[in-house]
Amino acid sequence: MTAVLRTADVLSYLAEAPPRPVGVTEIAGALGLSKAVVFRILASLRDRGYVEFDSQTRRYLLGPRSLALGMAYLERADVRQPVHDALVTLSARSHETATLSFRTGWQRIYVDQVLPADDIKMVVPIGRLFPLHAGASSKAFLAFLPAAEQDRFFAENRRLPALTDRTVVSPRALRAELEQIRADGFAASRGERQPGAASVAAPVLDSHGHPAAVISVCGPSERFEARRPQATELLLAETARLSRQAHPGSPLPF
Amino acid sequence: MTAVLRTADVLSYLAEAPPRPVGVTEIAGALGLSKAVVFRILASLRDRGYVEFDSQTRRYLLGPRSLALGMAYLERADVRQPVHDALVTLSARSHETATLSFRTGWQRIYVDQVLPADDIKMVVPIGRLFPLHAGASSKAFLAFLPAAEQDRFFAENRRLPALTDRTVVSPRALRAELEQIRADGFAASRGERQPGAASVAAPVLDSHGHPAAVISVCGPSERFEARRPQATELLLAETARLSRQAHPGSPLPF
DNA sequence: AACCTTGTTCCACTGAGCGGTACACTGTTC
DNA sequence: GAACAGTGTACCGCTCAGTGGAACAAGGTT
Repeated sequence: MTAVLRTADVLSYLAEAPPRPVGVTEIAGALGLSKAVVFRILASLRDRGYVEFDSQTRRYLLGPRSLALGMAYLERADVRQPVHDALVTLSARSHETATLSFRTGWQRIYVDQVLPADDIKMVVPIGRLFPLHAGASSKAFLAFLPAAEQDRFFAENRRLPALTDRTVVSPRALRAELEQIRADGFAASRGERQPGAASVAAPVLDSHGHPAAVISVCGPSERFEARRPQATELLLAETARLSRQAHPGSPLPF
Repeated sequence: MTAVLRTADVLSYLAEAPPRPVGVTEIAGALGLSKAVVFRILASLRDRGYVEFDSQTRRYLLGPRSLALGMAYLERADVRQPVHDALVTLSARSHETATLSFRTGWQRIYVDQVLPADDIKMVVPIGRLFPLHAGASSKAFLAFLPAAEQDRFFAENRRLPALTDRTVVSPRALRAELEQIRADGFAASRGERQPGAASVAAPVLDSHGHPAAVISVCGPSERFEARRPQATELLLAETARLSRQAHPGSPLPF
């Protein structure tokens, strides 16, 4: 249904565009739709509270109903609860931050994190979308995708934007790295997504062997490097345990 | 646009229905749509990651993209930042929880809160929707709505569901109370929305004098009663200050 | 004051989406 | 274990909702 797809795209644009109000023309241009269509979609979404209207600037913003949607997602019984204990364990034993990510399309989203007691800690943005090529968690998803889907990723993302000066932007180099990650069973990175941050990440595999989620341990890169070997070991123990619990059919393997 | 409105309603149903997977038939029945329509809407939303599918039970759940939407709303520059300082002040001086709510339709949503240092504290659910008739924050919205809109509320909500055994369920009684609230400039409640909780709430008014947001101070009812007078005074000072900053046109008055 | 560029409205055409129906499937009940 | 009642899914011809191009109003900018 094109109308529904367009609606979803308008919402996504409002969400991903900087937290600044956006106009009809901008959205229409970005999504390749006519102004009239975008206007009508926004009017309807406004009616339902998903979108708000700044009558001053005549621009549109997300509305409070969007927040309700997000929090409802987090309250889904199966989303975080089963893994949260694993994150607590990982963070406690590694003295670093443990995170949980899911994939949507060619992006990834942080869904949960547990912070260490230490004064200096890394905090990741829950609910923010990141591309699938930068950082250990992203690469862990990509590396364990079925070969066909991995090919589709490279076909549809010929250019890999740099988030930092350490982001891998060469498809060739990334492909080589993914092969290594698959062989190792985990991904490592330093400052690819966020300057000064380092991490190890490994997937939780569902009953088909596809990555259902990725867990990472991450921290400030200087001190993390020393802890990396131990963190990796702890991480792999947990992801292996969770993958074994895989429950066929469910979107999540827990 | 009916398709967009229907899409919004399906999402809202998924969000407000308990955090349990729901089926096509249930949604179609609840929203008065044909199964085919709901099916197609869900298929499209699934394609964009707003909805997930549990192939085991053949039921639908919210997807991670919904979370991205919610967090993007919170990152809107103007949503919490300008009021957050006021909440910090209120919580620190009252030693209780200070909250911020917005309205969507005939519901209200917690958007921010600041907790006291005390071991025993009240915590409200950010991003959850509540009806406009139960609790001090809700009544503060209702009481300061323009008369015409208030009438529409009572016309469209002839039955007021009880959230607790102290919820005001009689429209007559509620109307009388709203008049009093309007005269006082603030609303008070005890256990109307949540057993054992008490609060005072007052609106922040925009340049038209309409309630743009509601701030409340709330806590465990036993200890809160003693602190209520002082909390009320502090609250009214802050809401008056914020209302004066009202900025015409913008959806928020800050 | 002329000029863009924005959001908004209009309108006749048309194909996307409608819903009634039929189907495949699963879990339950007798 | 067979009939059943429920589900989600697929089909298809009709029809009106939604389309997009163009015109309009209203600010902003030069």
